[in-house]
Amino acid sequence: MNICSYTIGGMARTQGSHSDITGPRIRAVALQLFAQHGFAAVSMRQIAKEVGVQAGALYNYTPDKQSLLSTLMEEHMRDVLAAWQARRVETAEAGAQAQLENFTRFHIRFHMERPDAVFIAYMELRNLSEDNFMTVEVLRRSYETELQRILDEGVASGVFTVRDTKVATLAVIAMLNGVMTWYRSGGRLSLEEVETAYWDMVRKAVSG
Amino acid sequence: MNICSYTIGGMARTQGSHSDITGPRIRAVALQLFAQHGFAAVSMRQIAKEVGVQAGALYNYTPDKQSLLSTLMEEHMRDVLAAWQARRVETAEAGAQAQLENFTRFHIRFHMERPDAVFIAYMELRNLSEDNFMTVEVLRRSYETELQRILDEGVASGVFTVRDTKVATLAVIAMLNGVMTWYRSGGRLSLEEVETAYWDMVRKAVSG
DNA sequence: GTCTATAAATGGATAGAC
DNA sequence: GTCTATCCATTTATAGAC
Repeated sequence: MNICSYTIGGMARTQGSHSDITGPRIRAVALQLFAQHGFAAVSMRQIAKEVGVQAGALYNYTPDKQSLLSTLMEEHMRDVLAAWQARRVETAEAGAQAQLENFTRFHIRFHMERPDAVFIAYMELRNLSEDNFMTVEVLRRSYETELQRILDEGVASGVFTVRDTKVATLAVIAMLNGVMTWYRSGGRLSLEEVETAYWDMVRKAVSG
Repeated sequence: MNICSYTIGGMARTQGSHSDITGPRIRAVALQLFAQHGFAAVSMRQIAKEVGVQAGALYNYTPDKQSLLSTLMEEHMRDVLAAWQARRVETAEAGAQAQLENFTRFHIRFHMERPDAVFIAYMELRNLSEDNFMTVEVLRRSYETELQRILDEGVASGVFTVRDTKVATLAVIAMLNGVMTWYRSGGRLSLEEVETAYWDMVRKAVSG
């Protein structure tokens, strides 16, 4: 049972060998289940069932359950950083205000497109080993520093008035992250309107 | 073994009967452990060990593990509401700006004094049954409505300029909750300074 | 690479003695 | 009210066949 036989790239495979799709599929399923029920509440059997393999097969792709989690978190943090690096060039030559608007709109939109990954990255930190925690934490700090740099630049040029840019950085990110707890597409507001509403508050919060 | 015999209020007790202190102690321990490791990751045996009783004894105080969680969450939400009802009278006759400052400072201070309960109330909602979830959700909405009422009043009187008071309510609360993810007493800033820094941002964010 | 089978530990919850 | 003992389900992870 469960035997399939087909060819990929001229090489015959049997017994359900799907190395190229099973790996990503496991991560996608784990991401969704961890976000929905929490890391500790999801079993490897549950993941395997949703993927369509037996539990033992998962261990061809991850040494253990916790590595699966940390891989998801690290991948997400690297995705965020890479996406911002690509987007920040749009306002690299502009003033601090334009950079802040760019960051605000980027953050909301990017995070709304990956609610599961965001949820996990903020909720499951306590389930990481010390080493994995440090890795993720460094990546997060690196992202936060991007915002703080914009605020510092704005304060230096007199565009922003902020007592403490470190506190303001954390306050702004917390505010923006809050969108994910309530926004649902198809609701009263479009994502564009939400972006604008939050940008309006962020702009005023750091202004003079 | 583990037998103690003493008197409370003239009534002799044996075999480690501590009905009046074990209950609260179980809830205190569960609160701390759930906050630290997450509801699903904490076993009843772990709680019992920390309390100093055997696992079976816990079931004299809760019908099951989930009821223990929902009790903690409901108690917390009722505490928040009661504390705010007591504090809001200070600015009941004042303008919207003074009310908002009162709310902001109250929220930060009250929540910082109960980081475990706050953490659980926001992170473990998915582990509640549908009924218990609804109960907690209604209490939370009720608290959020307090802030929204202040914002509505300020917009009506022209003190505040906010596009959407519902969005602003959620944004402000998310921002204030963020304090708990980074603030540690004994750090660079006092709680008073943090209150003031956040109030500064909140005030500007809703201003014209 | 996946399967079946299983080891070894741990989970929530209950029964009955004291 | 607590303890000891236990039931039964479920867990992570591994071993070996195919």
